[in-house]
Amino acid sequence: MPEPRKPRKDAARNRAAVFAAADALFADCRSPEEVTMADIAAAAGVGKGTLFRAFGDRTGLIRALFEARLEPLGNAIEEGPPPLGPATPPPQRVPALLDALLCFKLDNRHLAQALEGTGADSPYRTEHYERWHTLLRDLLRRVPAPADSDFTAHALLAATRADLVAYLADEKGARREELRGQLAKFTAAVLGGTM
Amino acid sequence: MPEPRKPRKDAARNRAAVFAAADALFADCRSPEEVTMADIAAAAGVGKGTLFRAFGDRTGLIRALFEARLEPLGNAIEEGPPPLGPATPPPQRVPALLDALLCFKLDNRHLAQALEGTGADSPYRTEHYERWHTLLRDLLRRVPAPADSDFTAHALLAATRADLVAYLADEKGARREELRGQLAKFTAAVLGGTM
DNA sequence: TACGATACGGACCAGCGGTCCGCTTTTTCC
DNA sequence: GGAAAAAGCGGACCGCTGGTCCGTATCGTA
Repeated sequence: MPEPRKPRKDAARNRAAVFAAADALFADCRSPEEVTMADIAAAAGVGKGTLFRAFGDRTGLIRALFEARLEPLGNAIEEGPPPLGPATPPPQRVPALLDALLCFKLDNRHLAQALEGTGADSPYRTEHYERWHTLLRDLLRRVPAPADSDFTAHALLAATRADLVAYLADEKGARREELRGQLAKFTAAVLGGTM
Repeated sequence: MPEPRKPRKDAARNRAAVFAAADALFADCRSPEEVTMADIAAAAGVGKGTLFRAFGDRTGLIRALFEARLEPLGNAIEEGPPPLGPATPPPQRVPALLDALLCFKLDNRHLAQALEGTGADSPYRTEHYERWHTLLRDLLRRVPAPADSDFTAHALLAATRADLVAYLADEKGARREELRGQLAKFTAAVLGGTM
């Protein structure tokens, strides 16, 4: 691992400014598509070239931002205390993970929608989805479930898709606790049957 | 209902030509985004203006094509024989509907992906999704399920999202019967618990 | 056949993601 | 501290896409 040399001071500052600007813009607009790269650059006070050099393309920027926001949750899962951390027995951990994921998507629904709607490359080919799926699948294998663990993991994750969550919350007026309860019940049905 | 006057002969012919051309183009290309309106117009042997006059915009064209392809299935559900038709008791009809939907999305995955990935307007705000959801929800209410019928209907439909299906089939190499079996088992788990 | 209504089609436009390269800032080294 | 080199900056610029427009060709009708 050849220590990639620390970035310059202004580069770091700009990166943070871009994150903040993009976050705000995505939060405000109804559809992620109406936030253009030029908008983000302007709001962050940088040039468009800077955006593309730092993140490659639009998808790269969204992905980087998403990962950054997701990092705390990722840490809590990898090395945190129960019920998210690795010490939790699977039957409790699976619902906890899904609940945390739902909450995250609720809180960051605009960003998550931007990520999942990048179009060309489906949300499934990302390394980030792979992580969640593998984690969930392995946990499901350790709880005697009636259905195939691999597919079940996909199906459970599909229930927390950003556009579905946003639709239920924004169009249908579903409340946060309501959604959490529904997802919990659904998960329980999938897992145990008897609840 | 003011009988909307029958369309001109050439208009009807062009409409069919556009459908055929679009279908073929979507089937061939990897990502629906790389099929442009100009491509479709050229392949159908019509001008671009004709496309937009007939369908409004890109989304309208995709939607019209999708609905057209879905019509046979829709009829089978509304007035066909069991297990899809209305005479079927809910516990058998729900899995049958989901299976039929999965098969349809498998057969028309490119088109379905184009539809769901139109970006701006989420797939959920369409009248077509509303139909499926309502039908499924009402059926679920008539079978004593442990979880909320409304949410469960959304979750089950999410398991057949076009990009997920395409991902499993194309990237993961899942076979058709394999997927059908997995969805059936998953559905059974959600419905009955005991299977 | 002649005429009005309807539909055609391709030149045209605005706006997007993405590139490029001359210029500025930062770091490095003596 | 200063100069040279490296790293980064930014906005003019490009190709392409969805979408518009209107003169022209075609269809239905009498």
